[in-house]
Amino acid sequence: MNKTMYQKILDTAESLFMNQGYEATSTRQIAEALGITQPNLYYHFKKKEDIYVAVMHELAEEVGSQLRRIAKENGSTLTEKLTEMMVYLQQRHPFDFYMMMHDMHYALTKKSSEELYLLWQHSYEAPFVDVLKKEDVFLRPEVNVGQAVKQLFILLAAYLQPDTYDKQGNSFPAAIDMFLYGIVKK
Amino acid sequence: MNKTMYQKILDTAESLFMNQGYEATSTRQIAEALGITQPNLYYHFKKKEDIYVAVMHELAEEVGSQLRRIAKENGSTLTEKLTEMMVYLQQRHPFDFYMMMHDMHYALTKKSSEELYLLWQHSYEAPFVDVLKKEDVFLRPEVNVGQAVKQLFILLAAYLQPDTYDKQGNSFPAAIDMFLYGIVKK
DNA sequence: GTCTATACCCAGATAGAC
DNA sequence: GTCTATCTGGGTATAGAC
Repeated sequence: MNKTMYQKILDTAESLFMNQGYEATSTRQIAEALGITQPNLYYHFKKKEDIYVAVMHELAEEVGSQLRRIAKENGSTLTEKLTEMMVYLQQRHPFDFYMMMHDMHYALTKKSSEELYLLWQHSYEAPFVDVLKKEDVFLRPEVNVGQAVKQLFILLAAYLQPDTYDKQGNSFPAAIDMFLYGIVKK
Repeated sequence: MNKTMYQKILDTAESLFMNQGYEATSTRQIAEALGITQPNLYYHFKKKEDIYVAVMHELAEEVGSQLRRIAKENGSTLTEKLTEMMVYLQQRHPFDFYMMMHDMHYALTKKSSEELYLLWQHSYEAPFVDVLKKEDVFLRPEVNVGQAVKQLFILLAAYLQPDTYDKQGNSFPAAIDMFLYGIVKK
């Protein structure tokens, strides 16, 4: 039951990275939160970036399995299912999506960036693709499924964002309703 | 016709800030691009942040007036008008929206952040509000205008983003079509 | 394994000569 | 106004003792 130092580092780093982003979180800060010295981290990880990548792997595994579970549920409407997925993400993983994208593009090496992008597609995006591709969902003929999913995820990401936009009146169901049925009268 | 050094700094800084973001652009880099020394910048501006704020003001003025001009045009459909506005932004101001949000939230003082947010609302967001509020646009009764505009701007921002998402098949008109008419069959 | 000490780099900003 | 020289402080990472 005793956690290894390796695991403790991951847990602490996850919390800091998710709240502050990669660049804004220093190795000194991670060490201090753990009550160890900063060079000690370098016994367990070769580079700061390796900590980040490991954190993202652990997180993606958990989030991916939960989203897939919700996606497979029966008996709920499309709106309900999508709402449930968004609520889960907001509670378990209220990351700042803009920040994450920024980190992935500007703070990491190309290698890590590409690796994490694939991971993200599989764990975060794919479950939403599955939901929209269900046999009982009938799309307008003009609509391309792939692009629709991208569009949904864009919205999702923005609504997960802490406070870029003021949130008064911004509820998930209303956003999903607009996404599914549009905004103008037919 | 000779530009003042103050103006030259703004022009150079605009280009660097827009391409690299606030944090990734150093005062040394700005100075080098201008062929002057780094401390020289501090004769014209008190702080690095002041340069950024001045750049954003100048940019917002130009972008705002152009967007408003397009918004007022007659004789084009809603889809056409929105597309035109997005195309303008993409060409004149292909900023990385995620980066900009990141900078505003994590790299600037609260004062500057709030100032720029108001500026952004007025210059970038308001013209889109105007378009959706036109008398010949009929919204579904469930739809809240303010939230619809937020949603549109979220999409716009994402599609302006250089390459967070792979862009194959992602055209502005298709995105706007989904936004206006939704994705599922009625 | 964890520590102390430190190397190294790059940033923003200031002092003061010219 | 623009320069040289420099201060101060933050970051990642390494060497080597314990």
